[in-house]
Amino acid sequence: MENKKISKFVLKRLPGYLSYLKSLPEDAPAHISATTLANALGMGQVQVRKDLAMVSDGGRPKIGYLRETLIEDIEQFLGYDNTTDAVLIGAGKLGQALMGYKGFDEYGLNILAAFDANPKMEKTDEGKPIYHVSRLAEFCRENKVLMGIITVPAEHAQSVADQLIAGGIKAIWTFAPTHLEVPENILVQYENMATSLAVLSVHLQAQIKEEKGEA
Amino acid sequence: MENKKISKFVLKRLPGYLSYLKSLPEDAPAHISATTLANALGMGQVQVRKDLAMVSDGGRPKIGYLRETLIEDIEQFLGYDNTTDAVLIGAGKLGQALMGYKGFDEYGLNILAAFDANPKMEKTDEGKPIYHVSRLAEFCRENKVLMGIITVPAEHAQSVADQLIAGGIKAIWTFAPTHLEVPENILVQYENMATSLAVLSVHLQAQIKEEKGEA
DNA sequence: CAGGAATCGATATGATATAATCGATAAAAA
DNA sequence: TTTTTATCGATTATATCATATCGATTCCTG
Repeated sequence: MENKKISKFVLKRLPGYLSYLKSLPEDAPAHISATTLANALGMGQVQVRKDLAMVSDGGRPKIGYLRETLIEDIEQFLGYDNTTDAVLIGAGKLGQALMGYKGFDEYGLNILAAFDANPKMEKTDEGKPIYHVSRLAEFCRENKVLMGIITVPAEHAQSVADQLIAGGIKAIWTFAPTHLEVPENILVQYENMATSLAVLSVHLQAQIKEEKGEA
Repeated sequence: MENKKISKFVLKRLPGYLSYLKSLPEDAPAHISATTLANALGMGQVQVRKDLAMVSDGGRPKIGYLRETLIEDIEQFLGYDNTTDAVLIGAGKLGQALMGYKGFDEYGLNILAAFDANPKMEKTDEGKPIYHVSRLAEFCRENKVLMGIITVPAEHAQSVADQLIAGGIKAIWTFAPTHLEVPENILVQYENMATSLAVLSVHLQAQIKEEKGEA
């Protein structure tokens, strides 16, 4: 296991390995090889091996990696073992869907509360409180929250981001399709579904054109 | 405007340019330079120029690009001008949130119907029908649907994908955190929120460690 | 106990994406 | 009209990521 900076590409592949490893049945072999993993996930053997070398130190020739240890190593590396608190802003449909997603526990993410400019109820279906955005920065400071999840319309995203930063937040996960202006030490992770749609749309266009051309 | 194959990286940036251009007020200057765009979106000038060169042919020195034309060019390139029909499988919270998202119109995406293994209602809040999954392949064939959106739990995703492909689908957008085995000509676009979370989580860990180290 | 097979880790090569440079061009200013 | 300046587009260089190759290691088989 090395300890230099890891690329985002590797980082984004790690959850894939993890979830596959966890999905294996109890009675599966205790060891698994990079080759097996690669085939299962449709990727190259070398890449898998290199990725795993970043987080683990336990690959043995002819044997592979000990599954249990590998899971622990990845989880520890990703910080899934100690939870981070977060707040969510924008209690619309998407926001509610995220609040209701139980899988976040597994990733060490704990959404403390939701905020909205126009709260329609006091609590979410899961019993998490919904506050007015005016209390956002204050709440973050008081609860030492480090992560904010933005699910408000694009035009309000920057303002929310500013308030989050004022509240001492260090990382932002935004679903609003707009660029956010933030200080250098704040990480913004954009979750823009339009990007995926673009890829799909262009692919479909090409497919259709191809079919017509051959007909 | 060139006409060779475009990289996914470029493709994923195009929606960003588009939405920014569209967000500009009516009375803004008719032309915009790559430099201005780059600054607004926090990226490099050269990259913006190169990206735009893929879809447009109208950059003029000292002036920039004509905004209106540029918007048209990008939209046409991304296929947002002619709608693609899609089906969604998995009418849970996430599925419902997607069904209710009106922005898809802008991207030329039209979700015809939802499917579920255990439909709890006949229609979504928006009035789109919800059918039983058993009718999935048949529906796709009859309506010549080319795109499927998967929002079912990971363990059922492969089975749904198989049925979609049997129904003649060409592109899959999946929110299930699992690898899908599909024929070569089918495009699968993974929307895995765990990947973003991994990036955020690691960043936060590093931040915390740094603070402690300096304290 | 020797030989073969599978696997790892490291190194080298190749591909792709990003960034830097520079001449060309057109508008605005002198 | 000439000069200056902003901008584009093409070319080149750099950085990053992915893939291929190879020796080393360890288990299994005969």
